[in-house]
Amino acid sequence: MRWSQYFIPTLKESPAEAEILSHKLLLRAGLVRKLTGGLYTFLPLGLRVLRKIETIIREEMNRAGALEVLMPALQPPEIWQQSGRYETARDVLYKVKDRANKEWVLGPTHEEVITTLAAGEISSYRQMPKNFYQVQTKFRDEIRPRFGLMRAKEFIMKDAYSFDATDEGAMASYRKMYDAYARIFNRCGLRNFPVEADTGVIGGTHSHEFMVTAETGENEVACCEACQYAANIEKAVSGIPPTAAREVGAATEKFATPGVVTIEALSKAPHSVPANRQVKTLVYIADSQPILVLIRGDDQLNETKLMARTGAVAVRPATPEECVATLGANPGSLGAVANVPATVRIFADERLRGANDMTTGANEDGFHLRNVSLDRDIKVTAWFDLRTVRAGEPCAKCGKPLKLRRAIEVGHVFKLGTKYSEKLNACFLDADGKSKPCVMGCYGIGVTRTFQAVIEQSNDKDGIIWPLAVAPFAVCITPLVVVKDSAVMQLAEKIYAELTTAGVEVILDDRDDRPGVKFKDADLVGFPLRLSIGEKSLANGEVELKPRGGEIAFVKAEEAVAKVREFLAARAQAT
RNA sequence: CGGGACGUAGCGUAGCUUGGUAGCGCGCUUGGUUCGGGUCCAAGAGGUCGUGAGUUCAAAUCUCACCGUCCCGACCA
Repeated sequence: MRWSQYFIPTLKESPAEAEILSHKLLLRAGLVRKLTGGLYTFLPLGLRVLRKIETIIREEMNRAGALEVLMPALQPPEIWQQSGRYETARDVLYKVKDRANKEWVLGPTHEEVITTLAAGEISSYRQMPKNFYQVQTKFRDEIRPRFGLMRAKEFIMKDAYSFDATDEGAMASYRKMYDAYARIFNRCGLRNFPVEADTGVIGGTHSHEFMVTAETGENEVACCEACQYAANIEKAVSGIPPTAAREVGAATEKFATPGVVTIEALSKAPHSVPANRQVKTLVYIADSQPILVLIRGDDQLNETKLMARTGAVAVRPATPEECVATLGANPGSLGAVANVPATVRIFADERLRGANDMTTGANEDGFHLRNVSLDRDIKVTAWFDLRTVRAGEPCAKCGKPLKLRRAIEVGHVFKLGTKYSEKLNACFLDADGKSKPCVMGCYGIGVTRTFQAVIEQSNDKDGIIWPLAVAPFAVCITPLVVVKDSAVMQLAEKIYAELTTAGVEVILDDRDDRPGVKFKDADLVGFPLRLSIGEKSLANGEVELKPRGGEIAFVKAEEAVAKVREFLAARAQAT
């Protein structure tokens, strides 16, 4: 490709809309342009990168035995009603109407479609296992599109769905995808790692997310440095000890705490009750029912865990009015010891199990209770792990301290079980002639997000540093004189032709611009190797090879093509 | 949806407090100049100052509403 014939609108300055580095570079390097919030056009150079990532994904999916299909993006709402997600996922569903005023939805994902397909086509255990995948544009009515391609209204996703006759089969399918994902992200040049994950509204029993380490990531992950334990903060647990038991005190005792409405205030004089001897009582509305959540005073509730453990589809903190209606007191004086209506369930964090000599609100504004013993004084409906892990806590597996890191989620694998196959009737006959629902798994990769994650992880002050496997062009030839028939240009053309013939993806910067401009652009765009040809070095019969981010090497002009191929082969080998 | 910031040429911005001719840099066009890390000189083109109402003799500037963008929270690949 000749640069002058191509379209690479680089920008000297970053558009004000871009906040994070990868977003700025995406725009500056001429890879994408924004149409409007959360909607982007891929320019020719960006599309080349996108195709490379897709190719890697396809190769690895095919290698893992998955079969490519292409499903409609436009879907009938009926199958969403059947799965129950017309309600539970309604916030992200784009809905459109046709001329007859019939409603359709734009697919945010395809469990309903693929399960409908399986219901019609898979009738015997002999047809399984099967894994279908596609690379397709998804639509999600995001509350807040953000960070360029990271969170968009429309994005490209690779989604795969496995169907198995047995649970063991489903686990094997899951494992295959897990392994394929690790290969895919490694080939893309990403520093990535899998973490245990919550299953969210998709549902299911077993789940891992593939994370890319990045300060700007939207996810927080707890990792053990010593063993392999890593989990999304929404799911992470630690081996922190339970609350120390003390001498069982007398009966609970009410005491006045006028104006004291926070854990911290109560921990100070004159009351001086340390936060770890307080019980924090939270009123939540779980699927429109009030519930109580008990957490130790120095811990933070993890709402994702609350949803997962209680099975609630939506939870939110109650308003002060709702607190008064439920317990007769305002936040700051709430407790679960007395005046809790029988219909209100009480969920307590494991760390409070057996705790005594605790202090909590008295359900009377301006009063607290001391000498509270959880077993004796509170009717706990169920004990769950509900707290949020903090950095430095001991790993539950090996006891070494946990670290908290930020990361970008680029892939997610789920073992779904039979949730969708039951609802959408995807059943088969097993060897005994019994009808059973297929055991499913689903596996997503955010392709466009992966694209940006590579940039986020691979750059320097001058621009992007593309890993060879996803670079838009492997080599940029930069002649410093573009006068036709000049020795420099003749050599550039010759090397360009030879590399092209050899199947190397090469771009020839034939623009009549000053060297500085061309160097800056090549660095910004981030081609893995630059081959510069100038009059000075050519006087010695040499040209320059400069790996992006590396040192210049001078090589004989006649050896240039061989050296380039050597470099690329070594680079390809290394990844 | 709640909280915050902002909207002036393709991009980055000044001007707004204190109302009166819309300015600069980059990019773009033309001519010249230069030619190993975003040359220099000259001449140009390009603006409903987000939209709509209002106040005023007069609004980019003051008021209100709406739209949009970005940041913080809930959603997720």
